[in-house]
Amino acid sequence: MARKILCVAEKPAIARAVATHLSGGSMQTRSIRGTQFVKNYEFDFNFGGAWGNCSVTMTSVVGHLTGLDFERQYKGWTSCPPGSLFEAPVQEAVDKDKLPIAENIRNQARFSKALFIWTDCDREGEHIGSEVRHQAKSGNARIEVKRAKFSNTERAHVLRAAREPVELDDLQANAVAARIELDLRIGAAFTRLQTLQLQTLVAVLQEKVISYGSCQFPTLGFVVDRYLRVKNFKPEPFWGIKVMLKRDDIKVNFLWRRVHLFDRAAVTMMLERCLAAKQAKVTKVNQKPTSKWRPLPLTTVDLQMMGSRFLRLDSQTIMKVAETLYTKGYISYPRTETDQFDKAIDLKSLVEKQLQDQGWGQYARELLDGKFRTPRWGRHNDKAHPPIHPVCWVSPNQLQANEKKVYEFVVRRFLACCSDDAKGQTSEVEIQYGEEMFHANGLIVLERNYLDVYVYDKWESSQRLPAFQRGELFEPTEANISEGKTTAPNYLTEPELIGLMDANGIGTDATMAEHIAKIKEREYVATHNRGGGRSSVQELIPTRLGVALVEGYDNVVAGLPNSVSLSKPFLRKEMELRMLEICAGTKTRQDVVQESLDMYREVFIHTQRRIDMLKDACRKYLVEEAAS
DNA sequence: GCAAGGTC
Repeated sequence: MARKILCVAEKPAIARAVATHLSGGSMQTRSIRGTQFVKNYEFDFNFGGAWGNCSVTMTSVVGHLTGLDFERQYKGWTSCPPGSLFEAPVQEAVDKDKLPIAENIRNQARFSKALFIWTDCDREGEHIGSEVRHQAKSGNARIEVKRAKFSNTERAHVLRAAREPVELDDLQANAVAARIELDLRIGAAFTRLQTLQLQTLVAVLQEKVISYGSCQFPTLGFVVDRYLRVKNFKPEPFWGIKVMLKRDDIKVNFLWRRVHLFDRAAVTMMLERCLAAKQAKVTKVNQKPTSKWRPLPLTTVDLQMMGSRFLRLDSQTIMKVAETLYTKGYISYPRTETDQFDKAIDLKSLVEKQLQDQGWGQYARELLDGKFRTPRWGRHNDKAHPPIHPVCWVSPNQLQANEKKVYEFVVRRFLACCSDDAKGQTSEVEIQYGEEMFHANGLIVLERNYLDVYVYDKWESSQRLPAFQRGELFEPTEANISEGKTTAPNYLTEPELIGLMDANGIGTDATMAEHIAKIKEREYVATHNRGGGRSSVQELIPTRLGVALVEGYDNVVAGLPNSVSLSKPFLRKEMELRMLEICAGTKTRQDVVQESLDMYREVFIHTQRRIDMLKDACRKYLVEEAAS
């Protein structure tokens, strides 16, 4: 009898895709009692080498199998002092709704010679793989464990992954295990402490959960930080010099190289020297080709940022809609950090699928008729998923309003990626007037290219500059002082917040939108509309509670050496660096858990000791300010 | 009633 091999993917969609490729399309699909999404696919496959021809069962989990929680006697909120959660015993258990999935793996392992793990090739994937291995081994202690290494589900790539398996990376799995334990202990300890302490303080906080999370709080911190900058902003006056020349009926405004200065007397003096010189001299005339680059292949973070900006949907809605489009098979997997299209993907055949569209079919035709360009190559690759792209065409009347918007964006972005940059010509004229330098710029757009399909980018010709000769002298039509003052920054918008989270390593592509939704749900922040109509933008403004928490924690650690406020991304970043050390093998999981717990425990102890500062801040904003 | 990370 042929040897049996069990393959397990991270999600049903990958199991199906891989099974389809390995089986060449002829496989048996079996459903599993107790679970809706997971299926077992049975087929034969020749793995080559030592394995040879095998009978295969390909199945999947649905993300993580297990969860970590405190032992029973620590679960009640008043069962123990919150601080003891830093040491309280924890246990890992298969989630209730995942029990049939775990059982399926144990059963299948029993008759299998080997387990091939097909989870995503990222850190969480290695951990999920270790959970799968644990189940398989408890069904069959002697099962041999291998890991398939793949970064997309293109056929040849999948076949190679099957024939050249590697080992599971326990270091990465350990790093995730450390993160899971830390998030649980720290989140629960601070959440219980602040909830129990603050609930009884003011009536509006009764019944409320005042959660703390290592991602939630820095996210809140960004919102409060911007809010305070807006609130404390003091406008400052400045002065500049503007020079205008009217030639060929065109008004040319020259901009000052110094832009502006905050000293009126100095600017006046500089202007007088210009006027005294009477004539300005053209020092440089430059015409050169320029281009506006087509966008990079689409990542999740970019989808959320661009989506909030142009589709007027918040990031969580965008992800929900994108997921629906993915499940229906219209677009590729929407959670990806990759902005490089693998060489093996047949992009032209994807363009071809869009030919029938009323809106952009004609544009797709032109790409196939010779205007197609290989997409730009970004700097990110998560080695698990390709950039987000349309998989097939769908008629707009089969989609709901939001689905239509997101699908259209994904398609236009994809076609833009496969297009040429927009081309133009800039002209620059530089003049010296007295001692000061000024310049004027003009732009002519010559070829719109990708702009024709990517309606979200704007690049337009400015007024044409009249002809200038290098070395020529002219007398400006006008030269005078301009006056202005610095303006306050705006409140944070969602795309800006996602950008900040991304830059500071807060959350992942899949969770950033959830963290933002969480701090809204907790009523730490609220959204307001700035402006009206089509140009209105959603702004994030902290509530009184949100400001109070950040100010309270900032006060708790103020003046203490080495203690960083929980509202800053610093502690989370530190944790991330330690996880990388586990992956590199320079630290163990136990070391990192202890070190990070020590770090957070110190803040915890300060918080307990100076809890009045947290309470004072809440009183200040929730009682006094609310009354005034 | 707590977290963040997978995925449906």
